[in-house]
Amino acid sequence: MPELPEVQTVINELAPALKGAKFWKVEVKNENTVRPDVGFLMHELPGKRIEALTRKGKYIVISLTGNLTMVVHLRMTGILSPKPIKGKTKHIRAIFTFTNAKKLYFTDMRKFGKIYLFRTDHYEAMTGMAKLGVDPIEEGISAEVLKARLASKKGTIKGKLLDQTIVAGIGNIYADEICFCAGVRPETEVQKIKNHQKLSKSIVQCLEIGIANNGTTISDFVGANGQSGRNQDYLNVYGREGEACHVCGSKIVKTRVAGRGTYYCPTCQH
DNA sequence: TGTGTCACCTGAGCGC
DNA sequence: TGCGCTCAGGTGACAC
Repeated sequence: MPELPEVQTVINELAPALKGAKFWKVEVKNENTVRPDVGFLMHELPGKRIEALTRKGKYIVISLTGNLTMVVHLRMTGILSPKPIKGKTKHIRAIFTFTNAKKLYFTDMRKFGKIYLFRTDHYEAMTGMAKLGVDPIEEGISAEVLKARLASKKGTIKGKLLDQTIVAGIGNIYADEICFCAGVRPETEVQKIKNHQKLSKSIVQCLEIGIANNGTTISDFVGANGQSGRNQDYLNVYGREGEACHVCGSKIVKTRVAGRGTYYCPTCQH
């Protein structure tokens, strides 16, 4: 499931090929994938050129000519790729064709992913991006900033790490890995967190490792080139219930925090 | 206003 | 072998 490192991996792979490309044709196979509506996309997109591919949190931001911005959110199973993904062609939701004959496929098994097209001056408000918190990779996150953002919050630290209005880009896998790196249990009350320095460093460190490994493939994620990520080979806790902790050898425990399957080491995390 | 819960959606895994 | 159930999870909508 794509989180910040997986989205960054897609951008790194797609940007060189797509920058400067001009849209020629759009084919939408699932109307519910597109916002505000298919008609606007079909009418506005042809003839527009891609100026830049960037990211904020888990959103892919495609800046276009003509005062337009296309935003893609992969949600759970979305894939953006220049070629159809083997074995997933029946889940293709949209196909973009460029004037140079290249194509861009949006594949999404569960139909959770979204493609937005809005005028550049208000796309952030229309996509929900305006509410996003700090991006730990693009903007960095200091202990002071993190502490201030958590100051008035209640609930578990994992719940707050998953809250995109506090820190943008963290999902279930990296939330567990960050808690492990910081040595805190995911169910710890957020106001009982003492070491914000270690927590903020863990956020950046875990996400950077994920990016360096081209993301984490648990079940569905593949990069734009159709290749799986490698970060699943380096996870400390996520998906390792009953296995030995890499640090102390204790068995990794699975529980449920913030409504999500949650893994931690009962010895290393307090 | 902040927090918790549910729906969306499909495939994998499991028990019978 | 086939059926039905449960689980997985990011986000928006809704209830409290």
